[in-house]
Amino acid sequence: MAKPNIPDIVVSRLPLYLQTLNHLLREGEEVVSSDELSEKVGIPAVQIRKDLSFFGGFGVKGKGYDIIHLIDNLRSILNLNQIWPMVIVGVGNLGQALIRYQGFARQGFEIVLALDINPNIIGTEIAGIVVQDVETMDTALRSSDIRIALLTVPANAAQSTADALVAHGIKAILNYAPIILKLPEGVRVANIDPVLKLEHLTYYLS
Amino acid sequence: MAKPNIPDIVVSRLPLYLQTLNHLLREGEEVVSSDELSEKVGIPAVQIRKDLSFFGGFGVKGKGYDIIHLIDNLRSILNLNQIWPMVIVGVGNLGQALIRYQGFARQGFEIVLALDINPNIIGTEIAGIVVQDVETMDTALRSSDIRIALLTVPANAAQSTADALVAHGIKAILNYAPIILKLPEGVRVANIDPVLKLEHLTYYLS
DNA sequence: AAAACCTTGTGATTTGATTCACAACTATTA
DNA sequence: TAATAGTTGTGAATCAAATCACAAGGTTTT
Repeated sequence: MAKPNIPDIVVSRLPLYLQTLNHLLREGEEVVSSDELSEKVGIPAVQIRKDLSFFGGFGVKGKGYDIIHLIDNLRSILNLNQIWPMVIVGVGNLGQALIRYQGFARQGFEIVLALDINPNIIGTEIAGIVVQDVETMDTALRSSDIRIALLTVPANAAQSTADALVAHGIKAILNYAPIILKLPEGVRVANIDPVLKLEHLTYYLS
Repeated sequence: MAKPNIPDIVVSRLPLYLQTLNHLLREGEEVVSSDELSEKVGIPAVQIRKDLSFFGGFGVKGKGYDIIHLIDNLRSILNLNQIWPMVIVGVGNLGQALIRYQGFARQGFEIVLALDINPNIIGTEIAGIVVQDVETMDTALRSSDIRIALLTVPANAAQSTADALVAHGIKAILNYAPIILKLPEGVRVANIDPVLKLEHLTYYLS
């Protein structure tokens, strides 16, 4: 549901805190102060405290935050106490690399369906996933609870593919195509376009 | 050099405008108003005009913006009137996919050097690039004018690899590792971590 | 047990970004 | 040519985010 009271920019920082807390936990730490976390995550301590205070008081004055407890809370806030099945559409170089990427499963995201339009790719198996014909999207998605899609098709197919995904119940799209998708309210899109990031960087390379 | 007067958030939107203008140009358009561009790019027209006005008056009142002229100006502002050679470190699944990705070259970014630590990968050729031993970074970078690096090594090697890259003159890093890099002033980092984006999205998937 | 110290959580303030409102100018129509 | 319509560029106003400053409460030391 909508939580209109929390600024989106605050939400966007929570995964960063979670990532860093997981690192600290793996290093054997049990408690962390906002100052230490600030140092690791590169965000001012007071901003971390204020961000967290939107969701409750997780810390102990004079001591800091219990790492396990804070991780639990952040995971709950971000709805990460479940496995999120995902569909990927477009099994080219990038799509194959993403299917093989271990980092998704490690954080509870699992690619369970891969679709492509290319007859040479349909039927091949990648990391245990057999690529299906994109024409079967209807039946494949109807019988599933997949709500997240990774979109790795060529730019000229991205909008129509996204429309089809949304028509079949997809609510969130991670868009790797270099194009701005126009989608209805209620569908969330996150864009991953390395070229845009590079062009931003080169501004500062005199 | 530093252009401390322009807000970074403004700079970050310029590549988006450029991308959309390129689409319009390919569709045969010659002139665009801030309203039309707004529609395509999903950013308010007045904000587009204000962003552009930081760099000059590129439009014609009553008419709009000459697309070719505006593209030229944006490319110049973003230092895109040159080929940017890049090094990639880490030639696993993702690294190979990025080496094969056509989108970089299309926008003037070219991977000219690929490094890895794995003896089974060193020496192999991918899309015309022969993978070199990461140990040779010193000589390979010294004799080049590469200032941008793509970092696609495992998380536990990311910080030390980034340090080495910076020591050899790299000024901008596109970081694909799920970790926050600590680097000296003057080195710019852009992070591409799909998991962080997914965790942001799931917040809104009740 | 008291004192000194540490750290959170938050109201108040400041800073920064976005939006408003409109003058200035160009193009088009009558 | 005059009137109308369209569009930019920008100072002023508004809105949102980040930072400051510190009270409150917990922890450690003596």
